[in-house]
Amino acid sequence: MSDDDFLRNYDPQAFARPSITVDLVLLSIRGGRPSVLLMRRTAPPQADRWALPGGFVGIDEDLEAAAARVARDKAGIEGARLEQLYTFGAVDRDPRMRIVTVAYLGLMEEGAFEDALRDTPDRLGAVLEIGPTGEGFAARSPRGEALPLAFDHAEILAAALMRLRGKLDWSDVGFSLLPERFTLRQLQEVHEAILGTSLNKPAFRRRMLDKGWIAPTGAREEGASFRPAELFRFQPNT
Amino acid sequence: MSDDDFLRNYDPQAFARPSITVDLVLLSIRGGRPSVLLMRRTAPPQADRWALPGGFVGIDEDLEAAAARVARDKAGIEGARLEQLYTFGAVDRDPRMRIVTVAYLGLMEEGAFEDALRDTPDRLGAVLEIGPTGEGFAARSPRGEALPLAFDHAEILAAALMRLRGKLDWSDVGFSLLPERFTLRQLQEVHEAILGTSLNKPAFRRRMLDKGWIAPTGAREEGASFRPAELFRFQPNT
DNA sequence: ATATCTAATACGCAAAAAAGATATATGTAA
DNA sequence: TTACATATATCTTTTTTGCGTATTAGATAT
Repeated sequence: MSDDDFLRNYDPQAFARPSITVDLVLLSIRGGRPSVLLMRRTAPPQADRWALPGGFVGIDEDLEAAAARVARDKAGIEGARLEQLYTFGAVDRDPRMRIVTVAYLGLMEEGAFEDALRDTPDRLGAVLEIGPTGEGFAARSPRGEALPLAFDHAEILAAALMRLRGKLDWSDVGFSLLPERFTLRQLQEVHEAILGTSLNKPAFRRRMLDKGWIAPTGAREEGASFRPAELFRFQPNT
Repeated sequence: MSDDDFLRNYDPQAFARPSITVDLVLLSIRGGRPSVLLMRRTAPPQADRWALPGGFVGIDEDLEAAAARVARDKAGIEGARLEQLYTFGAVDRDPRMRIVTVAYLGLMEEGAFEDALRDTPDRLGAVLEIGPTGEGFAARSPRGEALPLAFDHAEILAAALMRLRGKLDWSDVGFSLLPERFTLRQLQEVHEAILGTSLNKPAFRRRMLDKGWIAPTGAREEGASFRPAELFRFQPNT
């Protein structure tokens, strides 16, 4: 930065500055479909529209810490894998004032997601619908009603799903959506839900094993009325 | 956002808020090596260290607009392909005050890059050195001296190069580093410079043609004392 | 003109990887 | 014990990749 920037800094009131928030896309796979946590807005602007959980970044708070705090306090979710997604800063994205928001993507397994929704009528697990090429984006309630989204949150959601798809087959994001031990079928269902396509079973199995990401535990799933599948666990790449 | 956020907003002075800047990784391939534009800091803190061109985001300015403005006014570069990279917001990343910076990656061809460096002793085209797996990162002057980087700008540069590598073979970023018309050899040199490896020529040629991204122009390069290569141009995917 | 040089382009082939379909094995429950 | 559903293994086909080699085209010098 040059000198004028430097001087500018010593009078914090001299220039109006945008506010900074974090907004969270907390996502899981429920019943084979990608679901995100949305909160109903109860006050204007955009009352009754659905919004991502968000909050202001404290002056002494790292971005990741703010994201974790919002996940915990507003969404009731702890221990999700949080990853920075994109920063949205259009001048008119919020009608009240200039707000730049850093969006984070948080992945968790179905159980943790359901826990956060229990007994909280203003939180909702919205099903994300989106075609294989990215067109036709929509958020729907579990009962199928289209949910109107607040601000630019539809854009954020679309970015999140695209990111997830892009990283799916070369990173370990898929495992963040499953419990510690899982079957290959569960893993394939997660991949199919994210990609919106069906996959060939033997090929999928081979690819996963060849990547060296999963290790057999020896245990098997329980409660099946047919041959139970072996349980695997994630093993970070050697 | 919930009610308390909403109320909070109507008193802009009530809460201290971070400043927002944009920092630019302006990158090109010069002489077969990735080069970024750095500026020497002339005032404290971190005087004499080298920094990415950056600037504050105006209260009525989109992030992309701020990035384009900084590219033009501070770096002397117009028309680069600018793409958001990542947002860095560690509390102590700047010793003066809390600054959250949105980093942008700007790609341009060699000629535009050289123009920006002409007759400006405080701007420098630093060679980025980095091994194929990402270790051993360093910025060096064209004469080979290691350049001490200001703030967390080494981290930003590393992120930029990683992004570039990741997108190289499935997006069109490679073409942003070349003039409108280019030979296959030039395209291969760009890829090799970014990846830090050498590539097989026939296979590279086949892949590029199969992707349907490049179209022959019929024209040929000039000034060669041997058979001139055909000039191709980028053709967005059908 | 013609020979010669250099690098672009085309070709061929083997190795490897991926995909797809089919067959077999295995544990549960009637 | 038999039917059943799904996990797992095997085999074949197709596609992709790597790499060496031959051919072609333009520029330059003789």
